[in-house]
Amino acid sequence: MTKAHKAAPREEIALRKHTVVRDEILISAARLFAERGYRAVTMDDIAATLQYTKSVIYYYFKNKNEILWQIYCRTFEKYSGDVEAIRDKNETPEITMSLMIRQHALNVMKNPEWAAIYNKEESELNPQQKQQLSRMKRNYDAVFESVFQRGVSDGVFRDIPPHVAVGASLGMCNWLHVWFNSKGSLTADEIADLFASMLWKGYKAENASS
Amino acid sequence: MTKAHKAAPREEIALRKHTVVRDEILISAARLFAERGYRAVTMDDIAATLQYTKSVIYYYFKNKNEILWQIYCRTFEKYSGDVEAIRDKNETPEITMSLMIRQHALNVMKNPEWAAIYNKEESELNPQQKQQLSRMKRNYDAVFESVFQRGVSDGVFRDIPPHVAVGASLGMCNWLHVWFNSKGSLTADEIADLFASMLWKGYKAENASS
DNA sequence: CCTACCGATCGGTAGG
DNA sequence: CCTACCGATCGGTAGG
Repeated sequence: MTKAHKAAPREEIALRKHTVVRDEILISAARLFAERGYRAVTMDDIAATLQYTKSVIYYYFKNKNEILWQIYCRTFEKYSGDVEAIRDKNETPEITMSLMIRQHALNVMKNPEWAAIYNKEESELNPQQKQQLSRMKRNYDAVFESVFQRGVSDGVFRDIPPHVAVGASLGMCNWLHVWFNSKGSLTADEIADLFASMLWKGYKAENASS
Repeated sequence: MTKAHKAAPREEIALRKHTVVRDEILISAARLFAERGYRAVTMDDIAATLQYTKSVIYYYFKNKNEILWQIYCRTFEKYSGDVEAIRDKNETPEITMSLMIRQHALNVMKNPEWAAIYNKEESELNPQQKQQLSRMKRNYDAVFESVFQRGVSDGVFRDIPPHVAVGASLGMCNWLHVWFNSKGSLTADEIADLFASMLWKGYKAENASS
């Protein structure tokens, strides 16, 4: 109703609506996929929860697979962007590692449904997508591993193979999608802090100063 | 060909064969479920890998769901039996907890496919099965939690809510089904030991003697 | 233990 | 001519 809105070109408004509807579909689909599993959800189910017809969904997404793949891509972009931002602050390995683990745990708890899909539905992707996902995962893990390796070199972390230390941490956090309860006695922040401190102790070298 | 075999009654032989074939089907089915996902595997697929026809599978199992449920039950029985045996040795909380985490990690690594199914396909169970599974999981977690709680009472573990401490440990171990590689540089035993020691440090109370 | 087939339901697409 | 959608139905495949 403001002039600014009136002035916006037709295409921009259309694009904005397109984005809004795509997001809406992704969120609804993710909820259903997390609850019933990807294969058990029909395009009609997705459409019905939004009171659309199936054809509307096909207007916004090429097919069912593209919906799933978008969930994977957006999840990866969020997680990856967050840990890279932390890495780029150039703090000590201990502080960087703590912040990254904290952030990963928070991301899982903030969106447990998307985390569940990310961890369960890999077999539904096509070969090219699987390959790309495994590259994405390798890159993500590498960010953690290089920080851990620096900590080992500095003598502040125990000399554990980095992929084992990182696999342990990410596993601990990823499992939160199963049991974290947003109405539980502890908040997401409190759990994230506990995890970071437990792992920090588990990583610490015997002779490192506390 | 020995007398002992000859002497076995017909029914016993039949029963033994029945058990062998059921096991064989479960193992094949589990491999396929883990690789492609339960819904993506057809009864024909399961039959084909064993060079049976689909009807043979239906002779040994009522339906596809019963195969999946058997995988759940057997997995639970193995895990549960192992940790209860450790609990019943009545060691200190620290030793008991270490042994239980070690055993859980080993069970995941010894059979990563069954662990993957156990953690991914819950949505394919029917309501009664889901309810029973959630009872089974609660019981399993309770064994760990009561040991942890004793450790807190004794002042050897930090005062963390037991379900958080246990969720962290089991998550760390369960995630092994994703990245553990039996041909990797570390053996399952070495990884299990590392996990137990990392968690033991993470649990330890500040003022506890080492 | 196999062949043949069912009831149903799926993802995806047609014309208007 | 393009966009956003609807009602109807396609070919193919699932468990049993």
